[in-house]
Amino acid sequence: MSTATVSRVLAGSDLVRENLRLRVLDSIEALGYIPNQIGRSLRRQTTNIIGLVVTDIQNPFFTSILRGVQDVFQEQELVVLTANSDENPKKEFLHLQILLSQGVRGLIFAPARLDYQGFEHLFKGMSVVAIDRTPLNINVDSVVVDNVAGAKAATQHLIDLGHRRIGFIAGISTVTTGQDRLKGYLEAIKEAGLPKNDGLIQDGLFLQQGGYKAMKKLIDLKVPPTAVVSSNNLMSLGAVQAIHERCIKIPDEIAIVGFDDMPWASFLQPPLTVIAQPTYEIGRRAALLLLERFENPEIPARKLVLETKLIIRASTALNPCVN
Amino acid sequence: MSTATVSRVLAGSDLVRENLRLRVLDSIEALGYIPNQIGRSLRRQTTNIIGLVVTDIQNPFFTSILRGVQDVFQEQELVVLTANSDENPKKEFLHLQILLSQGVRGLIFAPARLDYQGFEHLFKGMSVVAIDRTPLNINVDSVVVDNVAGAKAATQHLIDLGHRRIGFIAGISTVTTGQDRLKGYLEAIKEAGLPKNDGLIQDGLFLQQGGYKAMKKLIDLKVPPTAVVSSNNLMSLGAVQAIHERCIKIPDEIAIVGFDDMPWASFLQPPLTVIAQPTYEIGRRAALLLLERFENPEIPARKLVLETKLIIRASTALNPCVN
DNA sequence: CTGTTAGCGCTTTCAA
DNA sequence: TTGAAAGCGCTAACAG
Repeated sequence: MSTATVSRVLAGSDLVRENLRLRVLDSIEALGYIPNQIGRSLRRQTTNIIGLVVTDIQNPFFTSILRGVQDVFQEQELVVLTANSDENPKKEFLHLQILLSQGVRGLIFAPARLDYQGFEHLFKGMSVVAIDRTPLNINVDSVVVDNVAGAKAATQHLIDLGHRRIGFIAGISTVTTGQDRLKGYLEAIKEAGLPKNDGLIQDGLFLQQGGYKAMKKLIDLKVPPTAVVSSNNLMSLGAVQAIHERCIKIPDEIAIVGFDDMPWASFLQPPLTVIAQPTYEIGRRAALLLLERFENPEIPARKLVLETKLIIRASTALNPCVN
Repeated sequence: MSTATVSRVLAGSDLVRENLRLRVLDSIEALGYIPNQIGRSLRRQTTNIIGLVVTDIQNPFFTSILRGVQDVFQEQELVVLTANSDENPKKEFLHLQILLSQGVRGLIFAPARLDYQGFEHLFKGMSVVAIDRTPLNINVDSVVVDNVAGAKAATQHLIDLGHRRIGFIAGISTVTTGQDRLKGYLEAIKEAGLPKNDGLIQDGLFLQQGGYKAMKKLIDLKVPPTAVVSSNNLMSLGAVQAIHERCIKIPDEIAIVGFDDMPWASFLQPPLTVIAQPTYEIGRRAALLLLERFENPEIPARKLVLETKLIIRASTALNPCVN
């Protein structure tokens, strides 16, 4: 039999007579033949690989997104090639180039930079979905959450509990999540008629160590805040660490709301009140958007904005186990 | 100029005259040319992709390993294609096939099954390193930790603190980690002259929900244990969850030691005593082993056994913040 | 229905 | 020192 016939059988073509088809299948079985995707890709001028670039694969936020992405693509026999940019625009560019040279079918990425002017040609002809952050000056689909509303809700929750001095641990100011969450905080402060106080805003760079240092600075203020909003999960952990080190009581002496839930947020000391993001759903929707774009490359770029949710736990309320 | 010349320039061949070389480089720059890895791979009959199959990409144990793997390969311009087996041998087989058909240069995987008899031909001619667990009946390199010693040390620690009724939350009995950790527990029990009590051993399947259920069963025993060893990190979280729900005090009413550390283990309620595994190092060493095998495919299979470390925190000691 | 053939982009002889 | 040409494994167009 010819290679063409084998190819047809594997493609499920109905142009092959049944008994030959079976003979082909038998041989495949007997020889343990696995089709070479490289030859196929070269011929078809496309692969079954989806590129995914995240800024921190160790952050459960992104692993949960990854899971959502994989669950969708697995059914489509597409595999996911993951790369880490570590929030470094240069590293991101390198990884994008590598993935593109692998001939990825499509690309999902969490932008490590704000502005992609001059990068248009890099993405030329490629199906791309941005997640978590909105990239400027490239025309791609995106899936994000309403970060302004989320941070505002976090801050408002503390205001509702009677707090008047509320600290904020900011993320990276050069990406939209960092900017929008700060904006949400400021809006809530302003609407409540509280004065803006720059000393109450400390940078944490979206890192645990950053959150730790920022929290220390807040604690060491002449008049420390009675409550804090931390604008991502790793910084929340760092903040809690700093608070524990000083043996300060949460929420009695200081209350804290984190941005982004974690599977173990309930087991932290104390269980953490958070703004939860629909992480799995972000990944799933991004993957679906990509699949739609494969079908119809010409549709205009879409932007999906998902909602966040305030989950109140003991870090801003009484612990039910305490009597 | 010919494609051959371009290829030579990119390969750094010194057979190209300097001024032509510069002209090639200029054109590459001007056209934004990125070499097509697919054509290259087809010609070279190998890729620059490393396959990595883990059993749970959401478990920080594996993301830390992944980071170790990536850090090594990044310098070698090798990319990592990650797949999830979800502890499912069938899914594992599928993913191995997919990765192999992508023409991966080498393979690192955490075995989802115990015995790989009959799989020899699948790995034929492929450089493979097993991590975390030791696969039976295939001759591949592996990097594991001393699970028996680790579980024994965990149990011994509790015995040293005076505990006589020590529960054990077991993992999956069909992989070596599950078996060895149980073995270590039993050895410690035996050496201390404590009776073996099957009711004190509950299965948790390496899942958070499993740890939760197992812990509930232990709590509900007529005579509950005064201490528990949980044989992986997710089950530890589940166990802590179950304990909290009953408002039982750790470590006063029940002490707990987990297997495998987590970046946030110190911030849990209470901070968790654990047997830490050198996760990053497991990934790094596995990657290095693979690189060595690329260089020298004929060397006999090596098995690296790394050490675990007991980290004592408040779940088996007094909390320093309590007076 | 099935086989023959061209060519995807690259690297590596071989020839000049 | 450079170019021409073959061929990696596959699929799709074409021929039979």
